[in-house]
Amino acid sequence: MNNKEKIFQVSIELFSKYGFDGVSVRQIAGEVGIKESSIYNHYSSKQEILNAIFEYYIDEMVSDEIPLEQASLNLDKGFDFFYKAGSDAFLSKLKEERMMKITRLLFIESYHNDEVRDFLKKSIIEAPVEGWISLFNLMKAKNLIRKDCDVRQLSESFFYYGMFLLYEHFFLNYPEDDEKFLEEFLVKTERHARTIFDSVKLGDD
Amino acid sequence: MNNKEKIFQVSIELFSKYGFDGVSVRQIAGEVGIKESSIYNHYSSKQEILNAIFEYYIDEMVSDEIPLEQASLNLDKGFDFFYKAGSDAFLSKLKEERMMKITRLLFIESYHNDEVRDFLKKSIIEAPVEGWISLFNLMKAKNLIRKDCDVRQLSESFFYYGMFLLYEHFFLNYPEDDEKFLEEFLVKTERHARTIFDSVKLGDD
DNA sequence: GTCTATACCCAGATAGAC
DNA sequence: GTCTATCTGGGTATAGAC
Repeated sequence: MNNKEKIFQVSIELFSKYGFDGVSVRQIAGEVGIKESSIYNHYSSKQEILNAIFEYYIDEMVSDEIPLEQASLNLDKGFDFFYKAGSDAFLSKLKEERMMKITRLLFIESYHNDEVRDFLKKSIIEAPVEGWISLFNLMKAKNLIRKDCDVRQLSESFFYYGMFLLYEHFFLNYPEDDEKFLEEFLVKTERHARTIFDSVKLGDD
Repeated sequence: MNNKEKIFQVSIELFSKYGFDGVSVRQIAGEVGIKESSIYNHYSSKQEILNAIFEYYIDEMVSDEIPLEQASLNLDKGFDFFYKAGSDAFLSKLKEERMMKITRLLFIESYHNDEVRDFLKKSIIEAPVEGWISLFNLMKAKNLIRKDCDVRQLSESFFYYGMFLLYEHFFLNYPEDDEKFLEEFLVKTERHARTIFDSVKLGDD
């Protein structure tokens, strides 16, 4: 690993622990094992390091799209199968240690970084909600749920629960038991999905 | 308003906008109209100002308890009445402008202030969840909901939705339309409550 | 209680030798 | 590409006159 990569890696480590403002360039240089002036041969400023980290994160995450056709097929195999497939796709990316750390950073830095906040709002919140809206509409068409229910409310009711678990973990409990969190996350969101689904489902009751 | 009160008020204003680290003692002094050295006649350090703000907030908030007996009576008058009464109690304190600002501060500072984080976890999250657990147990006893449902999961499924709305507003959208947010918060959480309730209720269907 | 003046520290960043 | 040395500016906080 060359020094540029080391700087990148160490910065993820430190920023996710102490926040951007809580880490100095000297500290990063110290961990890497070079002098702080040498940092500037690789990145033009401290801010540039942060930008590079989030660019990396966004690149990794957006490659992780939800194909609606596939979801529709999964849905035909039953709710359990459908839900498991969907959450596995999302969690596979997240569970890499590096991605966990940047996710923490995303949460704690979003309030004073406009770009980061926009990414969080659009790609992590709005886009998935829209995806769920499509799916609930699909479920209406397949006569799996009641025709009269509000799909947007349903999507939010469903999705925001998991989002709060993420916030709670990354912001309030981090880094206690990342592994355990991911396991519990899966169990809890599945139970929650069932609760929501039960309130609108048609058929056997 | 004397200068100590001015310092207190101005600090709430600035900290909630820019975060604790984003505000200097010079800036506070400038807004108050005194020199920074004069601050130290009233507060021994910048940190002390923050502590005073959160002490004030906690005092105001804990006076706002949920009496289970009253909730039980409200429940007998129907779910709508019951829910409205409960959410009104919570929102009445929150909707004061000053409390809104400190709530924002609570959210953004909780990740690097142990005391604040503990308060958020215990008083804002855990205590209400326990309260809802008691209530759902009560609803079981009154035969309003199914005996076999998991009350903790139900409480979290119910409560975390609202918590995420709060996070979203205070952390990501603040301070856009505080008034509008509170209105929408009421509507959305009520619809959500109905969704959750529908999944477990007994009786007319 | 507020002021001027200043101490002291640490931050991000740059210049130029090697 | 890394170093030493240094600049510049901002931060919190204190001493002591008024």
